[in-house]
Amino acid sequence: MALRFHNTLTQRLEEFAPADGKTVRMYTCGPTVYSYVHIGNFRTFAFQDILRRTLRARGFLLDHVMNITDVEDKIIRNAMERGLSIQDYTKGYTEAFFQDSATLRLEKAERVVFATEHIPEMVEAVAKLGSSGHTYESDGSTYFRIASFPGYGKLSHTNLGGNVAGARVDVDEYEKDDARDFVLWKGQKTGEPAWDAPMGAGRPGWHIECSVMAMMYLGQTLDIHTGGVDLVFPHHENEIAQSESLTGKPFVRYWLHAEHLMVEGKKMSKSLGNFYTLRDILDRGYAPEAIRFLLTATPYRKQLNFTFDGLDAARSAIERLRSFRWRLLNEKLPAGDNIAMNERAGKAIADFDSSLDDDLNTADALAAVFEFVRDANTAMDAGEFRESNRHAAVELLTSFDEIFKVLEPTAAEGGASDAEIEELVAERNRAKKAKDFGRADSIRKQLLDLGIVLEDSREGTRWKRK
RNA sequence: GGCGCGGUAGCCAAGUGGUAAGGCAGAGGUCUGCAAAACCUUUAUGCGCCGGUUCAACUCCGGCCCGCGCCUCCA
Repeated sequence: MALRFHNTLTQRLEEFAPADGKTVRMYTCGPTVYSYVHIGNFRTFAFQDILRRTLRARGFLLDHVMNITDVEDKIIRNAMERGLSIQDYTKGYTEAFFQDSATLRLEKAERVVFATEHIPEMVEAVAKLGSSGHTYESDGSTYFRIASFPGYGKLSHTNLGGNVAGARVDVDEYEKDDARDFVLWKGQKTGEPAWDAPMGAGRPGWHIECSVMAMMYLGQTLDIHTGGVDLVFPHHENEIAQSESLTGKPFVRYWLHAEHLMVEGKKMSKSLGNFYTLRDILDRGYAPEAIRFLLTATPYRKQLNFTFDGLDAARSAIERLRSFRWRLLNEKLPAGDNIAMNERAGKAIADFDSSLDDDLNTADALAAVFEFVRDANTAMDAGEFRESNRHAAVELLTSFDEIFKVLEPTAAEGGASDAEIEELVAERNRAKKAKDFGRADSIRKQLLDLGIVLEDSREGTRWKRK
C-alpha cells in the first residue's frame, strides 16, 4: 500500500510522492525563541521527526527547512526590558531548543534558517507584492490586502466574506481596511530595532518570513508544509496568500497539521500557564525516551492528553521492548530455523510499514510490534524460536527503532560506571554460586540504591538502569 | 455563529458493513534461592444518545448531546 497523508488543503487522504519523485522538499514552522518551548510544541516537532524518518525509510531524500523566528514583538519587548540586543536575548533560547530537540532524538532539519538573516529577501518580497497591487500602507506599516487574493480561506475552509458573529475580532486595535488584512512589514516604533526598506524602516511580519525562506530554499512549490493546527489560520492561510500572489503557482502540495497536546482537557499553552518544558519533566526523573514515546505513540491528528500516568505507561512499554531485545540478543536458542517464525516476523514488518504508510498511524504500527513480541516470547518459552530466527526478529526491531528511536537508554549522568556495576554483578554471582544468598541480596540492594535493577536468567544476569 | 477534530474497557488507544488490535494498570496461575523478566487465564454481549437503511452497523444515512481546537499571538 502506498504512502498516504491527510492533506489539510483537500481534507482527504492522498497518496504522497515528491514532485520530482526523489527528494521531499518540506518546510516546518519552527519556534519563536522568546522563551523555552514546551512539550506541546515538541509534540508537533516529534510528529515531524516521525514524518522525516518514515519518508526516508521509504527511500526518499529530504530537503527540510525549519525556521527560527528570532525577531517578533515579544522578543523585542523582552530584550528591550533587559537592555539586550535581540541576538543576545534569543541566543540562549535557540540553543536550548536545539539541545532539547537532541535530547528527544529529533533529527535536525537539513537547513535551519533564521529570520534575521533573510531580511533583504523579505523586503524584496514585500516590495514586489506592493508593485503588483496586493498591499497598502497605513500608519507606517505595510499590509496585505486579503481582497486581492481570491483563494483566501481555501486552507482553513472558511468563507471570510460572510459575517463573523461571535468571533472576537477587535477591529479597533488596527488601522486596517479589513480586519483580516495582515501586516507584511511593521513600521519602526521608537527604540525598536529596525531594518531600512523602501517602505520605511521596520521589521518583517511573521507570515512573510516563512513564505520567503521556504521559497528561497525549496522553490515556488513545496512538497510538504507542516505545523500545529493552530497555524492553519491565519498563519498558513496568509503564507498561501502571499506566496501565490508572488508566484502565481501553488505554494504547497501537501499540508500536514498536528493536533494539540492537552493538559487536563485544555490545550497546553504559554498563555494558559498549563505547560511543562522538557526540563520540568526530566527533573521529575523521566527518561527522554518515555517522553518521546508518549508524544509519538498517539497518531498526530488526534489530540493527546498529557498525564504523568501516561508517561509511566510509556516507560513500561519501552521496558517491555528492551527486555525482549535483551532476550533476543542474549538467550541461548536451539539451533536451526523455524520458517513459520521468520514468516511471522516478516508479517510484523509488513504490518508495521503499512500502518505508517496510512497517514503515520503510529498506534497501529506499535500494535504490530507488540503482537510480534508476544508471539516471539511465547515461541522462545516453548523452544520453538531457533538460532536462525534471530535475524528476522532483529530486523523488525531495527525497522521499529529507526522510526521510534526509544530502545537505547539515555546514558545517566554521574552515578556508577558500567565497569563498577559489572564488578558488583560478578561478585554477586560468585556469592550466589557459593549459596551465600545474604551477600547476594545485599549487593542487589546496594545496586538498587544506585538505580540499577538486576534480572537473573539461565544466560546470566542482566542489569539495567531504572 | 462559522470551520475543524473527537466521544471505543480503570487509563491510553487502533479498527472494520459480518460480529471488538495493542499498551499500561488490576486479579489468578506457571517459572524462580530472592527479585524480576517471560508466558497462560481473566477484565467492553458492547464501541456518546435516538431513529433509519441492511440478512447483518461500532462501522453507512439523518437528527441530537457532550468535549476540545481555530476564528487574536500561539506547535
